Amino acid sequence: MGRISQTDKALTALRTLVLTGAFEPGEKLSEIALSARIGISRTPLREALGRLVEEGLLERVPSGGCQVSSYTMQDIVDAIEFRGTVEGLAARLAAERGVGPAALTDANILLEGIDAALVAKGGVDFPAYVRLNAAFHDWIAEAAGSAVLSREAVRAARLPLTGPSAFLTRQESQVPFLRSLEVAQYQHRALLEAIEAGEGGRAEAVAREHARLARRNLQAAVAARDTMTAHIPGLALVAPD
Amino acid sequence: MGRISQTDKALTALRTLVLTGAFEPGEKLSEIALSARIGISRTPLREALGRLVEEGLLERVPSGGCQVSSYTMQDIVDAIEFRGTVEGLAARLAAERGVGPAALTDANILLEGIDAALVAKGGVDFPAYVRLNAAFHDWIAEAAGSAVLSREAVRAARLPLTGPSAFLTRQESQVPFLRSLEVAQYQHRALLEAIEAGEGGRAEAVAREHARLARRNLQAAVAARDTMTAHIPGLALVAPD
DNA sequence: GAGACTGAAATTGTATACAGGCGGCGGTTC
DNA sequence: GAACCGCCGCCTGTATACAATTTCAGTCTC
Repeated sequence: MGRISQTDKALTALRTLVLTGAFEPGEKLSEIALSARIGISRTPLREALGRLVEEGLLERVPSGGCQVSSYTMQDIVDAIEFRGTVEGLAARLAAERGVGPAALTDANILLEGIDAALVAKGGVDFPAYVRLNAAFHDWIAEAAGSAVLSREAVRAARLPLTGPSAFLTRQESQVPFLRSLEVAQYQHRALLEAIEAGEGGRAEAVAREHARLARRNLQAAVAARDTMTAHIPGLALVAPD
Repeated sequence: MGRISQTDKALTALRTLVLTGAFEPGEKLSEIALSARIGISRTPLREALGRLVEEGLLERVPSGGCQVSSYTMQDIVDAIEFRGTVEGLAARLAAERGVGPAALTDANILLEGIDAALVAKGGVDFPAYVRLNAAFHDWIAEAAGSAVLSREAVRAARLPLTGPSAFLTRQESQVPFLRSLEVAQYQHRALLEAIEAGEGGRAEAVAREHARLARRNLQAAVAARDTMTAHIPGLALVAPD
């Protein structure tokens, strides 16, 4: 069992294939064809398939085997609302229970980094923004100090098209999108402020509203579906209205 | 592949073993020993192990293999709060989006059944209560009409010691516990009322508070740990304070 | 012409055989 | 006497062979 297992290789390879739209939504996946395609034997491949079912990218078909999931816009909206709710819970509990000074310092450093990325010379430093944004959301997941909660928060952000970085790809040129980053960062600050002040209700409300920014980005992405599908992982799985 | 697969058999057998405390918390599980013990070969057994890891009953150990999870009281409290939050989201969306008359009728029938179970001759009809209570919680999960949400709500209730029926076993003799059933049923009614009236905020708040009843039951169960451990699945996995 | 039944092929689910680490135990050395 | 090194065994992860079921095609019947 090498440091990087065959199962992990199969998992990432398959996830990439599905998210980039290599298969039609609803398409049934043949295990042997897949194992040949990615060069991994069926056993770890089946393990990977099971994981992707748990992630929601695939569904088991009753007669056996798996097929690629298909989503409606409503599904994605619900998944985003779900993520916002879970992050809201984490934020509220963090505020109510208190967060150590070291963790607060970490969060402030992340937000300062995002500030810097927003005003970088030559426009927004997009890769840095994406990285730091993801890190801040991970911080929220951990902030309540609960293993159960951080686990579920991370999971909630992993549903397709749901994560905080889901739409932070290839929209660099969209001016309205860039402006929404300022709003997002304002909300980051408000969230941290509320947690620091022990304002659980505010922290929860801000976290929820923050997630709803993703909903706007989803609508924009779908509106420009033709040019976006190739660049936003998972968008190919969303059925047109 | 029979209608009931080996994997399913392994899954239920293993889950029962773990929940009834057949292993110590933190104990490492040997695949070959297990496969011999429950009479199922390693392949479907490994599949079952993976599912139980997803459920949170087991954890993967970095060097390979799985071990039984150990929980603190705080973990269980957090998991219950999480379930309440998710059910609260489902209830709020159900209220905001509206629920069809057929579904409302179903819910009313369930609640009338619970009423009947509470005043059955010869005391409370416990098995009926447990069954109907679980059904009502499933109804909540479905009420928002969102596949994503019902999926996550069911999952949230499946974390160990977290589900609405987790403590509805063998506490029949506890008088304070029986009285809490009346409170629970009041909350059921309030929840349905709120959903019917489109009162999203109230529906969410009631659902959250309702879940917190389980917290009280948890504390009671832990206080009487010695006599309860054998009867409440999963209690053996909770580390003493 | 449509539908149902039979057969075969393909595909999944299961079992087992194999290989590579990880841990434990004993030996050796300082 | 203790600590480090090396070997051996067990265990997990992986691959492949096998069996059972599903599905599809073809044909026969109504």
